[in-house]
Amino acid sequence: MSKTPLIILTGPTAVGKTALSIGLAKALDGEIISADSMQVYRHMNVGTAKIKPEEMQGVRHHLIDEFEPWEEFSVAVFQKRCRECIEDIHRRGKIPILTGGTGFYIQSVLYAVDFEETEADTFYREELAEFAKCHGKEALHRELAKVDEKAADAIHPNNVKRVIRALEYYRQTGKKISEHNETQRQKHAKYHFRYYVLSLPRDVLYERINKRVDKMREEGLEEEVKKLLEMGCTRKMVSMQGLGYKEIIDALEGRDTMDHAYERIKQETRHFAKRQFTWFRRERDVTWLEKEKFADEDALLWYCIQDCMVLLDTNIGDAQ
RNA sequence: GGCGACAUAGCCAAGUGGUAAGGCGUGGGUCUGCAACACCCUGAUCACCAGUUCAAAUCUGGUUGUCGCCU
Repeated sequence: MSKTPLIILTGPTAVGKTALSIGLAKALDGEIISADSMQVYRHMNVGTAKIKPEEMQGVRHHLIDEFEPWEEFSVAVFQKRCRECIEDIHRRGKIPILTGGTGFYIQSVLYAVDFEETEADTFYREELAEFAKCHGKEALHRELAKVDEKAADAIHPNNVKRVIRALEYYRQTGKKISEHNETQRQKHAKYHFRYYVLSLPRDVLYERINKRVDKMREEGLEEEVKKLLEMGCTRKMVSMQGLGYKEIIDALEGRDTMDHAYERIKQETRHFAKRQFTWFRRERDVTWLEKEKFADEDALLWYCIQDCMVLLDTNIGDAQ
């Protein structure tokens, strides 16, 4: 039996994933699934640099505009929905193309990370957060060391969020998260895939980021954020913690000047891009596509199409 | 031309006699249910020269540079 084919197209923010994804989808008769933690939300368009309907050129997109900014969303939800999309697209004889910059989401789908069927225990999380506030981060970390020494070794005491999750995991399953992670790491991809990471030299990318943020300002990021606030969004929401949103909210509510807010957005987006590089560098099975090595966008697209054809042919071969 | 002030890492900046805080940036890294999140690591010998002193970024003299004021 042949595995389901899956094309993954990712890379740091502002590198040009969207443009390439459309070209690829048209050439391969594919459909795009967004692997982006912010573009899933409706009403968040300019700050997430979301593709506009007219830019889709008829290519069907999934997992964009699926949730309201105040709804709960997480990797686990993403994984479930994404799998459904992949199966559905495959069943209809089309090629699923997973595009987006959230490396964690891609990993969860590609390697079928097991999130178990337990619900997130918000109450317990808050309880632990409270404990950390009263007794200190170190104390909370010591609690983790008592039940899972390996996890405690791996997680820095200051990283309260991760310490809490490790404790939550132990409480819900009675198992150590360090062991769980270890087994999950051994997993192999269940898809017949190609994992492209698009890249550009750092200075070129940073320049593109700065320009893109300027463009967001022109396109009315402030208006968009105002509307979101009118709809009842607050800084506390995960969606409002997205790059560009929290900074503008700060400015609108008088904690920062608008000019400075935009400077922060640029700075933080550059930091984000750097973290994305770090993430993809350690992912196995990736194919780097260094844009600067291609004559132009068309050459890059042509190369990708050819390479994907090879992959898809092999898949047919497997089936025979 | 005269007077005055200042010269510490890419930037901002503590430190005024005992062998260089901190912040930002930069670079690297962690990440398996909030991931555009959260978190970790990362650098100088203090403009230059000479002197005082057991010991100087810190005191003295000179050189260079920057800034301000004056004519």
